[in-house]
Amino acid sequence: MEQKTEGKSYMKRGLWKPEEDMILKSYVETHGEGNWADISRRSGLKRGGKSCRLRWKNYLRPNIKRGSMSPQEQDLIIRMHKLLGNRWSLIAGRLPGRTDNEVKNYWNTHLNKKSSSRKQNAPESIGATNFTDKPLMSTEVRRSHGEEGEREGNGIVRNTWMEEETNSFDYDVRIGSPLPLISHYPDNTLVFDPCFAFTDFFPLL
DNA sequence: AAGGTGCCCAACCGCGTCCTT
DNA sequence: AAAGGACGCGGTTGGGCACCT
Repeated sequence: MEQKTEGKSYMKRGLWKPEEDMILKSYVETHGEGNWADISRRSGLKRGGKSCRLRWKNYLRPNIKRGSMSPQEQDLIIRMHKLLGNRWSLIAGRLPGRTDNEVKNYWNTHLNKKSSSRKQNAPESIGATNFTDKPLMSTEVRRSHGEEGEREGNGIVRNTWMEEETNSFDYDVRIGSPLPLISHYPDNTLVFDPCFAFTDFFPLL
């Protein structure tokens, strides 16, 4: 199936074939990320730049972790979603190897139901206070704190503020008191450390 | 075995923001 | 300062698959 998109030529759509993956992968590995419109033109793929970018980011990029989410990852997603709302890229940034698309899909198919049933079962818990409806961080705050990350010389974007070490307590602005949300796991693989959010969201406090 | 249904997830779309000229 | 292109994000769609009848 081909369709005219991006006002240029007839672009292929739908699922990627292994041949296309190979072409895109080798091209990006040779020439680097960025300039996606150029990549789609020069690589010979009849795909839009957006499509190439998405395919690379969500599937072909090195260190992509595939397969089911571990309980630790599930827990982290739930907690982060409570804090940030549908800020999938931020949540994914805390899950090494996971993409925003994957986290979003996982939430919508698995955790959304789980979370809403949890609310029903525990009406007096924190989860019942409608946290998931609104993100706690405005667009302005996000931008001013470099949500998009820093562009390095090669065009690769890196989230620096997400990597900062912070204290170990959570804070909910609607309640106004710290919440003990830290989790320790025996293997230390994932420890929820939500306070980056507090310090980065409210640096003036 | 065949058709219907629901679920999962890859991919697309629209929009906002950033960057360059 | 304005315009246009590039990029990133979140919401939505639809194809493929598994399960059920």
